[in-house]
Order: sequence, then C-alpha cells, then structure tokens
Amino acid sequence: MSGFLTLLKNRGLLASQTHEHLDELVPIFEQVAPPEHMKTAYVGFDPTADSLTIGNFIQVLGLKRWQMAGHRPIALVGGGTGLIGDPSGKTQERQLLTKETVEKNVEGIRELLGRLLDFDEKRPNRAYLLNNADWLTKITFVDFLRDVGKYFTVPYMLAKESVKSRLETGISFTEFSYMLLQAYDFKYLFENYNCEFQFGATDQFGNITAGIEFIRKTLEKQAYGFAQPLILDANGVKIGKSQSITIWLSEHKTTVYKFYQYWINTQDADVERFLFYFTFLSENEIKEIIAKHQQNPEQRYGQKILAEEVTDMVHGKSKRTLAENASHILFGGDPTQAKVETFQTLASEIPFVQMDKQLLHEGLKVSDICVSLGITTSKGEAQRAIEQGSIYLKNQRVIDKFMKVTANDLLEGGYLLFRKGTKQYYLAQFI
RNA sequence: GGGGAGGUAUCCAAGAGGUCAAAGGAUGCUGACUGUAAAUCAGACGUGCGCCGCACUUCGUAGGUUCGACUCCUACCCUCCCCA
Repeated sequence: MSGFLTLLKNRGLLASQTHEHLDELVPIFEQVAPPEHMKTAYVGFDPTADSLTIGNFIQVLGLKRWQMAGHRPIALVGGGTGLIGDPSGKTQERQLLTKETVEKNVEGIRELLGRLLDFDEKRPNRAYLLNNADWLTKITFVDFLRDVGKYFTVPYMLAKESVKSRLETGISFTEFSYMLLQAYDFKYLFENYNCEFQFGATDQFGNITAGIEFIRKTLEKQAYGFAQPLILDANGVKIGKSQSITIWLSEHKTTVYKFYQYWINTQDADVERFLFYFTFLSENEIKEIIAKHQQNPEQRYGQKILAEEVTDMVHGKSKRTLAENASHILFGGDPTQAKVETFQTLASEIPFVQMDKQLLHEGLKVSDICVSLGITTSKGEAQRAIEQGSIYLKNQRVIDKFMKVTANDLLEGGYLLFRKGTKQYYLAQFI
C-alpha cells in the first residue's frame, strides 16, 4: 500500500525526503485517520508580505493534501522568525521588517490560510494556525544560547547551503542564527502538538534537517521532513513571475481576473504538470482532460479547467465566474449580452473613465472619446487609427472616422466598450 | 588646470544657410496571418483642423546676424575623451 509520499511523488511534488521509509509512516485515509495513525505536519510561512504568492501556494496545497489524507496540518506563520529574516534562497542580507509590518503581514497571511484549510473544530484532524511569535518572543537570549545554541556547532551551520552561499557576499549574525529559531519551532511543535513532520520548499530542507537534528539531540526522538520542488514553467522560469509581476493569492494584491488570466495563459507544455501540481484532480481525470485538450489545443480546454479549479479554491466560485465572464468579453465574446456586474469587474482591470451622459445628446465623435479614454494621445492619431481599422466599438470595427456615438449605443449600465488592436480594451461609462 | 569632441524626435544616428517636421536604423503601435504565441509581410508614427492640403510647435538654453537658421555668431548649461 502506498502512502502520502507516493502520492506526492506521482504528482511530481516530491523533491527530497529525510528518510527512506517515510511513505510507510504516513498512509492515506479517507477524510480522517484513526487516532493511532494520525500524523501531524507543519509548514512555516514567512510574513515578508501581507499575502502569499502562488509559490507558497504549493505548500498550502501540501497541507491541504495532508489533511485530505486524514492527517493534521499546522500552518505556522512566522511572526517571530519574520523579525529575523530567513537567509535561505537569498543572495543578500535583508532589510529588517518593523514589528508593526510583521504583525500586519501575519494578519494578512492568517486570513488567507484560514480560508484555504479546514479549521472546523468538529473535524478530528482539524488544521491549526499558529504564530511562532507566541513562543519565540518569550525566550531570553541567555536561555536560547544555553538551550538551543549549545546543540549546534558552527561548522555544522556553516555547511548549510543557506549560509554557505552567503559566506562570500556576507551574512549577519542575525540571519546566520535563523536556522536555530526554525529548529526551535520544530521542537516546540513536536513537544506541544506531537508534530513529527515538517515540509516546505527545497530551500527549506537545510532548516528542516536542523530541526530534526535538534529534536534527536535534545529529546532523543525522531522527527521527519521532506521538501516539495521549486516549480518552474517550460521555459525554466519560476512560476508566479509573469513579466516580473508577482501573482498573489489575495485579491487586494492580484485581482481575481488577473489571477484567473494567469492560469489561462499557461503554456500547453505546462498544463498537464500544473494540473497535477495545483489541483486535486485524479490522474485519470487529468489524462482525460489532456486528451480532450489535445484535440483542440486552441480552445485552451486544459487551461480553463486549471484556471477554474485553482481560482475556485483561492477565491471561491462566484468571484471566479465574474472573472471568467470578464475574460470572455475581452477575448472574443459579445459585449452586448454582458451584464452590469461583468462591466464592474472589467472597470478595475482595464482603463476606465466615467463621462457625462449629457455629452451624448448631440452625439459624441468616436475620435473624441478615444482621447478622453486615453486610447490615443491626439484626435489626429485617433482618426488615423480608425483609418487603419484598429478601433473597435463593442467589438465591431469602426469604419467611419467621423462616426458619432449616441445614447442608443450604450450597453447595460451605460457602459461602452472600446478596443484598440487585438487586445487593448477601454471602458467608458456614461452617467 | 590644459587640449579635443559633442548635445537632433522614445532610443541610436544623418543633416553643415532655403526643396527640413528633419534621411536611415531600432523600439513601441496598428493591419494581414494566428490559439490570448513566435516569425513574416504591410502601414502610420510632432500638434491641430471633416486631413492628398493648410497652420502651429520642435534639433541643449538664451540672445544675435539674415528676406530666410538644425545649419553662421555670442554667452551660458551639460556630456564624453586625452594630457597634467
């Protein structure tokens, strides 16, 4: 019988593990594992921002998968470690965050994780959300050096990749000590929550093993860990960085529409892998989706499923539907059929201007509206653009460069949709 | 401190008294093609005007010479190079 690690491995989500037999230790159960078999695992989230990126999302999903396999997940927000700064994967010393910022960030992440995992107290393997500030800020420096520092040799710490890679460029004592704090976290959770497992991204592996070592030395008990891979797209680019824009999980940082679009824009070469990584669909379901996708790749069937699944998970179905409708309008749909809510969604995604309805009485020239909306910088340019056939009103090409818009042209809610070229949209509302 | 070169449109870069809104590239924009891709071909590209035309503004800044200045003169500002 295969366990949780096999599940991850089959989906391409296992990069490394601390022990060979981990798979047997964590069998997969329906919903809830019997108490004697229930295992607890934690993942730490660094509060460097008030939200998480889709890079962190892999770890959140890891916790979710863990919970779905009947075990208990703990999401640990680093309110304490965030004050120090994790050197893992960083090439430079980081600016310290203020305590206020860290607290604000912790709250943002807390809110997000609260939606993504099941914290229902009736569920025996309910998730926990903890903040290491609760214990890390209480320990005194001298105690820390005696109780934690004594168990780590400097050569051991220097050998860790997170430190080693920084020896040339410099690393402060503060960041150097980071792994001790994370080790302390693990021990704390091990003792207080019976948490035997920790996982994270591959760059966390060094910190994870430090914790296991610490638990073995101080408690003479065995803890375990594994790492999920860093996800790259087919071009070898880290996911969630489209043209240097980070894709966040919170709506206030990345709108639902942009989030949805990010997944829709997945390359064909990545669709199958991403379905394995970011959804809970079974292998058979994914194979079917891919088979269907390949019959008409231009339909983006696979991307649509991916975008729907992921957006539903993060933002909920109703918001996903709005984003979907907005996408539909912007990519070939008929705007005359669109509802007011769709335009409201669009208004925050594309250049949007409100104008006075009175202007339409005499009829308003398209070329004038082009300037008001910022489609073109001058009327002359607008007229040339129309001559070249690049201006569209309600997805219909404007042919007459002196064409006037009247109140009869308005769509639901007084909206009017313009387009320049193939995909630059502009929205006006006449009120 | 001494000597030299130069500042032109989004960027690079021609122009050396009138035919200059200013060659040629590149980027960006648009059209065709296409799967919300790349490549390719084509077009417009200072501003205004119901636009095969006319007017206005622009070649570092401010003055001047001239019928006429991106081009000549003066001063100033800035950049780069060489020598000390």
